[in-house]
Amino acid sequence: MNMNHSDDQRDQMDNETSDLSKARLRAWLQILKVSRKIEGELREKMRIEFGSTLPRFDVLAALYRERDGMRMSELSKSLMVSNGNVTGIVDRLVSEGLLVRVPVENDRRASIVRLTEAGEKDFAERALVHEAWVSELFSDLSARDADGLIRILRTISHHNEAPHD
Amino acid sequence: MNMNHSDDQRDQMDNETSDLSKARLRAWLQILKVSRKIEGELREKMRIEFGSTLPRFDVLAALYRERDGMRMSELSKSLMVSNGNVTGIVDRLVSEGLLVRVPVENDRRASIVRLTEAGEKDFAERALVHEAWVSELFSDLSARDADGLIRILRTISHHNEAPHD
DNA sequence: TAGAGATATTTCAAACTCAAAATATTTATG
DNA sequence: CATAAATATTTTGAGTTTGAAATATCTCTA
Repeated sequence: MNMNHSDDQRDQMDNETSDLSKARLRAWLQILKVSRKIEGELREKMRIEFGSTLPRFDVLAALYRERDGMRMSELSKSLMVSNGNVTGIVDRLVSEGLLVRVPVENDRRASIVRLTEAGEKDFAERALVHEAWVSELFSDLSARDADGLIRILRTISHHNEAPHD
Repeated sequence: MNMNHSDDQRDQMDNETSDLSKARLRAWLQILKVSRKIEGELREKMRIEFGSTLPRFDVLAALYRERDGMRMSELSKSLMVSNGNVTGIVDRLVSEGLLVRVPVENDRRASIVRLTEAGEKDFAERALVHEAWVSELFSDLSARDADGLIRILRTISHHNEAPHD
């Protein structure tokens, strides 16, 4: 049996399961905890202040960034939720008059979803309030820590990038 | 035009608020992105490998840490989900034979939920696999960054601790 | 001790979510 | 051109989630 350097593969693996992997698990549980807590706070504020929901806000936000509209598939990919999920939320937003579905030239399967004027106006106002809520909920987060947080989280999300495309 | 922003006191507050609050918003969106991505991966693995779901796993995990069982209200508080939500998940886990509801002495309103032997056994096995999945998904996260992440996230969750109690 | 208020849990309706199946349409292949 | 495969979306059924209302029980106080 061929054992080499002090940090050899076998020991490293064992340490990893007992130490590093536990640290990573703790990190994940902490991410989950914060994200649930913040989501809960924002959901409540959305409901009380806007009479709306987080998923609807997310859809509006995505479409506000893409003013020419997006296909349903682009929308669901960008929000990382299923296609069928987006269908229902868009349906409700359309019936509220905030979105429209526009047929796509040369492809009758697809449709583009876009903000209406009312949707644009509504979202523009709400986005500012939303940003203020988040800033308040994160008020103990310094600029330095915000950057550190983003950097670390990016290393995680890059590793889990969809392998295709 | 010769403007020096850092010397402009009137603008400083506005700039600071706007920059810092945007950084915090970006941090929040990144948390959301990672947590959705990881949750999606774990959900799929749970479904395929265990034929189960994330919420069920979360309930089992909470009860595995409290071997004497928890009240429904403690459970929902610990998982940060509504009471009614836990009822449904516990119902299913009871019907799968992994949990039991035990009446509470001197309080017929309440009941204690506990793992059955089967539930304990099942979870113990699955927890190891789950930890390995997380460690793999977080494999770009060094011990140092894991600690940094946890520290930063704790400052956020402490600020948003429930004010009551 | 009667009954008002508090507490623990469940039930309920609506919304969200997923994965898989169904539908409609387009593209590619023979 | 016919039609098989691919693509875009919706529908479906089951599960999760919420917030509010309902139910059951307990506690406190007059």
